[in-house]
Amino acid sequence: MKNILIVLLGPTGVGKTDVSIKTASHFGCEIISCDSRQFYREMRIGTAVPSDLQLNRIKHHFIRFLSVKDYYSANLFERDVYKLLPGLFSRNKMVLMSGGSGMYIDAVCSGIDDIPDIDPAIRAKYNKKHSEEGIGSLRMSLKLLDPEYYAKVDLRNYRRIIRALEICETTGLPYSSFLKKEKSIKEFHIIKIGFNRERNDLYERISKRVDEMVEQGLEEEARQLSGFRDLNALKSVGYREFFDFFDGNISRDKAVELIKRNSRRYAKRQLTWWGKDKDIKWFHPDEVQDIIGYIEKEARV
RNA sequence: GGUGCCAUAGCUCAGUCGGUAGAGCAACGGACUGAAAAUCCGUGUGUCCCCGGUUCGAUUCCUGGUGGCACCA
Repeated sequence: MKNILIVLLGPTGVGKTDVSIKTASHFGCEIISCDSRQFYREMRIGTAVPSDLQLNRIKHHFIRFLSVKDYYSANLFERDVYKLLPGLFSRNKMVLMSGGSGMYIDAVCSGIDDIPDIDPAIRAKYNKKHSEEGIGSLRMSLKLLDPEYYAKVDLRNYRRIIRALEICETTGLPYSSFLKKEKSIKEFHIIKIGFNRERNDLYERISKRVDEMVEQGLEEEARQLSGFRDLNALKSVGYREFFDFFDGNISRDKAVELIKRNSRRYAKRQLTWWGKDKDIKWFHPDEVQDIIGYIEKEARV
């Protein structure tokens, strides 16, 4: 039998953690977490990392292994996962990856093109240019350096433009020349399972979970991280809203309300990301037996 | 019980001197290859409370209901 990577994915609050642990204990496998904010050890409450009890029951990887000050990316995640997998497969033919970060999941499952690393100073330079001269200036540079990408990129999205520009500048080649979309050949089989539930149900769960986070001390966690608010990791739902409250821009109740709303919007964006992925087999998180049955059936192929 | 005011989108409300309606918030849909819980784009979703009347035509005017609010009892 070929090695198998079971991928469990779904929007925030759908109930992934529970099913993942049930599924992993059924197959006796370890879990690779794929939630880009659960990577940071300083952010525990606001990112809903599994409880100590859950973490003790099943071995988890990539949970709270970085500091918010560390640079990390989908590329690095792919590399780290590939480093880890042989060891995991030597213990069990099945490994389970669970999470909600679509791009990170895709980086592992579909691969990501090999593009040189960039100097952070270059990104800083373009960010400065953006805030001082506006997006028009970035567009003009891109049109010159990479007309092909200019023609297809969302010209109102400064992040995309800056990403392309920093690659152009670092390599001296157009960004588009790196985008080969070659699917890497995996020496393991992937079974993708998605979780969803009725929208109202999902939103009620999100709302309840935010209330629980607040009870557990999210405000205090955010206060301790307030000094790092400019770091990308802290531009996350649950933290940025509290920073606004600390600054006196909004009330505490309003902050909590916005955390709920922004979580809903995040869930929607996640679902949009997966909407086009035909490999995903969708389940309700309560259908644990069906999920296990589906995995067993697929594993024989 | 009486009088007055109100009833329009999921919510708060605007509006139509009679030609089936629009703001904010919420919501919905989408894009996205190294910052992705980020970043960006698009979309009014409606028995205008109900039954009648006047009218070519009523969400709008009129009668009567129903519900809500206020005041008087």
